Amino acid sequence: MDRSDDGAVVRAVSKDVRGPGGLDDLDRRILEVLRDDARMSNAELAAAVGVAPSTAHVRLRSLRERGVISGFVTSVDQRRLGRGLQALVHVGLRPGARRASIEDFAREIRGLPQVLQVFFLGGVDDFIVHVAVSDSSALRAFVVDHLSSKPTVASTTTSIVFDYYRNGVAASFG
Amino acid sequence: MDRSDDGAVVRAVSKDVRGPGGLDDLDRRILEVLRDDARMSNAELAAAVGVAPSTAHVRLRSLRERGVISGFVTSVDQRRLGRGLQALVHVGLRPGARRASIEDFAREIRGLPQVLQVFFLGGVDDFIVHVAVSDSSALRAFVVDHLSSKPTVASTTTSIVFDYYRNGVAASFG
DNA sequence: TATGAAAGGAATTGCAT
DNA sequence: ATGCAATTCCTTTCATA
Repeated sequence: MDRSDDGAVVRAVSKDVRGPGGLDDLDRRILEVLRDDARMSNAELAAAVGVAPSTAHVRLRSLRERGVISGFVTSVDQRRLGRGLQALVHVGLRPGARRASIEDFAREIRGLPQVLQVFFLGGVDDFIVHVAVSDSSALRAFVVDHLSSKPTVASTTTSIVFDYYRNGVAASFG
Repeated sequence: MDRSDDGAVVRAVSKDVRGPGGLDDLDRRILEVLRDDARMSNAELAAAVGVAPSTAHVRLRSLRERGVISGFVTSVDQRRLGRGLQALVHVGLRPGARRASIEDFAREIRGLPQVLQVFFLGGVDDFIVHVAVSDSSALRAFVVDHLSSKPTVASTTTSIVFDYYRNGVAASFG
């Protein structure tokens, strides 16, 4: 007798509407608030999204456990680190480059302190490196020492970043 | 009688050596620890860098007040937001574009929810937009609706991001 | 699933070295 | 600049609706 035909079975509440990734409206509001203030206290977060602190706490933990939130990172003014010059370096790889050597190369680039981000584009033969360095001679040294001189690299094109704007932070692909 | 001439005035300690931006070694260690774990508690931070919690607290506040740390942001897995496709769109502007219209255009692009980052390159006539969208048709719609159709835009080139790695987060230019 | 209460822990401030 | 101590606030868990 599991029939639910009594006419009072309308359990679909508006707040239960889940969008992509199984996120409901409260989840999305939490992400929005935390996006640019990751160190906000749980109490503040709860007040900002209009729920009890215990509720915000459970939701936030769930977002982390599900991997929706991949981490909390600190935004640093690169100028204050002595890196007042940013650039995007477009790297073209040799057509015949072997997969293993490309991966070794990529790993090496990723580990360099000047490197902020690496975008691997359109297959395996092309990427863009976002770097922050002290000045133009350090930029040249970076490109020469770590890119142009590698056998895997066919070409590089360097563009100076004159202005930069960030809306959100994407997780590294895993 | 405030003289401190008792011969024990050698206060210069090696830890006081400051590098670029007036940061000493402890500041740099704090930034390193916090870079990928912005929500770490002050007590944990202090233990991680080997000082008392009060010291870590004072240093962290100073880093924020001086603008070395520009903020704490949350890294979100874009797939879980229904944005499983990322791309870099290279935008060439019309040579005759007026400064004001370029700025209006840039402001409009920055406000779009698909946009993660915008790099303004090599002057004022060229930039790269990092976007996260649901699929290839959404990507096409983004490029057509917000870029190609604008009078300021001369050309666009779209590259799909197959892999992405982030080492650090730079502050938006102010 | 959301909430409120209770206990334990942490942040923040002032003060002393 | 660092360490310590006291107050206040927050986090965390659990029972409840």
